[in-house]
Amino acid sequence: MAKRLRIQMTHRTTPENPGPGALPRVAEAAVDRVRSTIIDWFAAAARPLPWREPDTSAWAILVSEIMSQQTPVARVEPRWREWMARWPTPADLAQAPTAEVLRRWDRLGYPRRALRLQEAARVIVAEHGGRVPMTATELETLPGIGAYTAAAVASFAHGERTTVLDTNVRRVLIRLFAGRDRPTPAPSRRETQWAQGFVPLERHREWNAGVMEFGALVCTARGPRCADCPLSDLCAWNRAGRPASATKPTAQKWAGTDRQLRGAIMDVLRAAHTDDASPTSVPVDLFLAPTAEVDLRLLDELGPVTAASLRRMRDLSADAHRVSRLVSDLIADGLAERHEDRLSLPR
DNA sequence: AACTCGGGGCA
DNA sequence: TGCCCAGAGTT
Repeated sequence: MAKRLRIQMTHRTTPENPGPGALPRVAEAAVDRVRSTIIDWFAAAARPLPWREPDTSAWAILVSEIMSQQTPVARVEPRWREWMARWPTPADLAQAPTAEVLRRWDRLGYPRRALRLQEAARVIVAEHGGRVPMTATELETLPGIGAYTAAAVASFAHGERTTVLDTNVRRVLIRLFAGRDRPTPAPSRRETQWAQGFVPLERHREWNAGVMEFGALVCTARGPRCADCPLSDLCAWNRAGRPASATKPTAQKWAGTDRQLRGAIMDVLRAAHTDDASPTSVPVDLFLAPTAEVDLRLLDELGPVTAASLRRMRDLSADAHRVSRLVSDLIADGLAERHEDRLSLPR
């Protein structure tokens, strides 16, 4: 009776006005079946990811979660192994040169994650005695750690009963109980409360990990394996004939944008230091400020500014004129005098 | 709520 | 080519 009451309280939608993001109340029997099915499925079908090994440290789990943000697990795994061997504790990463942190992030994407992860390591050392905080509330105060990552680390590393709500969990719950193809772009507070109603009092860690894994392997965004789904008879989306939702707006442009230039600058950084030698400074601001102007003066601090690196940036951009202007600024700022022999760009 | 932020693999 | 991937921070 207590559980029923709690779940009823988490539902604010009404049958009279469901709205586009309606989150229906779910019968307790269906909740129980989904919980046990997912938990049993996870025990049998979970991938053997290295950070799921029993003795994995909270720090290692935290790093795996940061690396996995918007990044396929298959690409994370080799990078995670390297990081754990090189920087096994928060203190190790806190002391590392930032340029090396960026370089060893390699091509995981969103390099600001690496910068914020090092900031988080320094906060952990300075304010938490070098130990990863235990609660989701504390974790969420760290740079780069939001609602999802805080809940995931607290659950997976510390066993706290949190509500882990990533894109996989959202898609599974929306399909099962709301009958829609995909969730809204960002979870609302109400959706978080709705999802909390599915987290069991016991085995909540297995639920959190399991429903996420279920979304990654069975209830996938494209090509869902409904034939292998143990919940297809219950699934509202499947029963409705798997209707397709409206498509999202087109993705951001790439060619000719500052974003492309930043990617090229990251290429320069990765290529400029092939040994363990580190430059004295790195363009941190460039990768943290969303609307920062590309400042090619920072190249002088990244390492050798070669004609090849500048030519690559120009070739990568669809807007050669824009790059040309930026290179002109670079020359006007005097860097040409220091790199005179290397700035002869071909026309 | 809407934008911004990498990079690669796949249908 | 467009979509998708264990999201977070800023405006």
